[in-house]
Parts: sequence; C-alpha cells; structure tokens
Amino acid sequence: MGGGNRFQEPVKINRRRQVRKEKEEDEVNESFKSPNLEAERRRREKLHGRLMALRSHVPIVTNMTKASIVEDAITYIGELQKIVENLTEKLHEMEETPLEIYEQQTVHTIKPEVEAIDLKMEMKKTGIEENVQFCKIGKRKFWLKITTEKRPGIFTKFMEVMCLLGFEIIDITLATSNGAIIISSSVQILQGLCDGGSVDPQQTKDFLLEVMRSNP
Amino acid sequence: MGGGNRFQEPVKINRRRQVRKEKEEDEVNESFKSPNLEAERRRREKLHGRLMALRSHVPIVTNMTKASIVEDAITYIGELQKIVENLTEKLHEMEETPLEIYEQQTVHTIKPEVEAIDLKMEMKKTGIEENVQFCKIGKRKFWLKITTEKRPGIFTKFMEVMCLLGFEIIDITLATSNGAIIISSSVQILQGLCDGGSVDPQQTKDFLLEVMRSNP
DNA sequence: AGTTACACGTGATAC
DNA sequence: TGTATCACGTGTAAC
Repeated sequence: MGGGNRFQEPVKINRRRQVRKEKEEDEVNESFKSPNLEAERRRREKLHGRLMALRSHVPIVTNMTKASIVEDAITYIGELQKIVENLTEKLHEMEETPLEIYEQQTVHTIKPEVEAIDLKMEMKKTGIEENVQFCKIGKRKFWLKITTEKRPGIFTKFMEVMCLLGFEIIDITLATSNGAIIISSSVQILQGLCDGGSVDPQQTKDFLLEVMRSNP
Repeated sequence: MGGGNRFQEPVKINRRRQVRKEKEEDEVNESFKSPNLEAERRRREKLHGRLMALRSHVPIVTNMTKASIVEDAITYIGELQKIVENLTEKLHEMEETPLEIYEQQTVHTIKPEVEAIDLKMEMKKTGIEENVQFCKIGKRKFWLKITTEKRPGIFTKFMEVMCLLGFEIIDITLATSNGAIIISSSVQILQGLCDGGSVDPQQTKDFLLEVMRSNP
C-alpha cells in the first residue's frame, strides 16, 4: 500500500521540503509497521548524504536538484579528465622535445623504449652508421671519433680500452641521439711507455671498432 | 495513500528490480489519478539516467548501488583532482627549477682530511676551485658540472657512481687543464627505478662531491 | 528465516 | 494557476 505521505503534515523544515513527522507515539491507526521502514529511511539518508558530499566536491553547481548535482558532477569529471589529458600531453611534450632537435619531418613516431634491437633499427632509420675514425694530430696526440649503438656500459668500456692501450684522455665529448652514441676525443699516448710512432692508427682504429662491436 | 507498489506484480525485468507494471487500461479500482504521477515518473527516470551516465564516467565502480555510484564518483573526482594537482606542480617545477642551481663551493663544507686540504692548496695555485653543480632541468633530467683535480680513474669512478645512482648519461663533456678536470653532463634517472621527484639534488650533489674527494 | 536496494504513487512544498 | 522536486512508507525482488 501507499506512501509515507499518509503521515504527512505541513511541518516546515529549516531549509527545504518536508521531513517525516515527529514520531507519533500513539498510532491509533492500524500500524502495519513495515519491517524495512527504518532501513529504507537510512538508505534515503545515506543517498542524500552522498549526494551532498558529491555536491561539495563539484565547484560549479547550477542547481540544487538531485539530477542537477549528478549532471554537474558528470560535466566536472569530463573537465577534469580533459585537464589531465592536456597536462600529461604537455608534460610529455616538454619532457621529450629538448632531446629531439632533429627535424620532425623524419618519421620517428617510435616509442622511446630503450631496447637494443629497436635502437639498431632506429639507427638504420635515421641513417646513422657505426663508424670509427682515428688520426694523428701531434707527436703524441691523436683524435678519434666513434659512432655506434648506444648500449649501457659502452662508455666505460671505451675508457678501459683507452687506458689499456696506454692513452690518456685530454678531452672528450659524448652525445646521444636516436639510440646512437657519438664519442669524440683527443687522447695522448703515455710518455713513459713509448712515443707516438709506435702507434698504428689503422690498427688502433680496427681494434676500437672491434671492441665497440663486441658484446659486454 | 501510499506508494505505487499497489500495482506491483512479479514482472521480471531484463536486468534488475521491478519496474512499473504495463499500463493497466482498465483501472477498476478508484483511480485517484494524481496529477503529478507522470511527472514524478519522468523525474525518477531522469535521475536514474543521470546516475547511469555518472557511472559510465567513473572507471572504478565497486557496486551498482545508487549510493555506491555516487560514492565512487566522489573518490574518482578526488583522485582526478589530486592528479591534476600533481601534474600542475610538476609542470611548474619543471618550468622553474632550471633557475635555481644547487651549487656548493668547497668552502662551505670542509672535510678536514689531509688529502682534501692538499688538493685545495694545489687547486688554489692554479686558480681552479673544486666545485660540484647539480640542478634539475626536466622531470627526469638533471644537469651537472664537476670541477676537480685530475687524477687517474676519476672519470671511470664518476661513471660508476652515476650508474650506481641509477642515472643514464645523455651527454657529457670532459676537459682537462692545468691538472684540473671539468666534467659537465646531462643525465637522466632511469625510468624503471623511480621518477625525478625521488632525487634530492642537494643530497646527490653532496654525494658526488664526497666521491670526487675520496681516494680511489 | 533476515537484510538491502529499488521503484512506485502520493501529499507537501517551492517557484 | 500549474510545474517540478522532494520525502515518505510500502511491496517486491535479489542476495
């Protein structure tokens, strides 16, 4: 049977709408006493509270209506999602652009995952080839440039090899781009060991190339 | 009198709960015909639709309940707000941090070790001071410059330390002059480990200075 | 059995 | 005046 309006009386609430009448102690009418009356009451209060909480979390509220609250929440969520999307996009953009000075006409839409195979393919795509240059620029001084695939530890290996060959690093520049690494350096043969004449540039170059190609 | 359950019959819906009975053409009962019956019906449908729409906008839904839908929406809004906050913070941080350089002169923290003092005296002779700069230039990127005494293996040690700290070398420049060495490098914290926020520039700088001062 | 959630129709209330 | 929203108690269905 019917709704609670049976007990409705013009009771004015502090703010809005009616609320259930103050508990009538003596219910002369047939009191069916639905078992879930109080539960339903709690449920309503709960939903009401949740809606109010939702309303408090939404900055722009066009109307106090339940449906409006939910609607505003939906639009607000949409705005937040859009903001998040834009921010992440900007962040990624700002994070990655400093590296890519290269023209964007090249199709490098590849994800910047650092996998050796992908790096090799990337090197092929960008036209970078493995290369070692080594030439004599002084009595004991040499200049070298190494272009190769970027692998972890490759630089340390280079340093070890140069130390093993008896070279002292005068200056060195290292740059990485698109999965490739370029090392250019001026080195000097240690004075105590021998002079520059005992260094065969071709042989040293081949050895360096061999080392760079070998796996760690 | 009471609710619409008066017309309730065990009509099974496709999904959940009961819905009002198919329009009974011949209402033999006293049809009070509340004027707002249909309006209330529309209102209910409207709210129901809004709640469903809200539900569709929230990725994580613990329960199909109305209150749960609203609750999940609240938590989701909270998460979105937090994400937006963090992203804007990082964005601002990324835009502004390049200005502040964490620089430390050796004068500030003096290690009373004999070698350190000797180094300092030696460097003073040539007018070069031991110095470490370390600043954040991106979300995961940092720039650093180290000026110290040129000693054998100091560069390899630097590489090992950076590897140990989880940094990846982006580019590096090394120059030697008058017994001093200058290393400037852009590094990037490994993505798998953590983000740039977990790197304390001041702490990293101090650690680098410590390492550079220690003997091999 | 017991509890929870829902839709229903209605009176009251606000605009 | 109507139109719209609300809280109410209840029957019913699902768990």
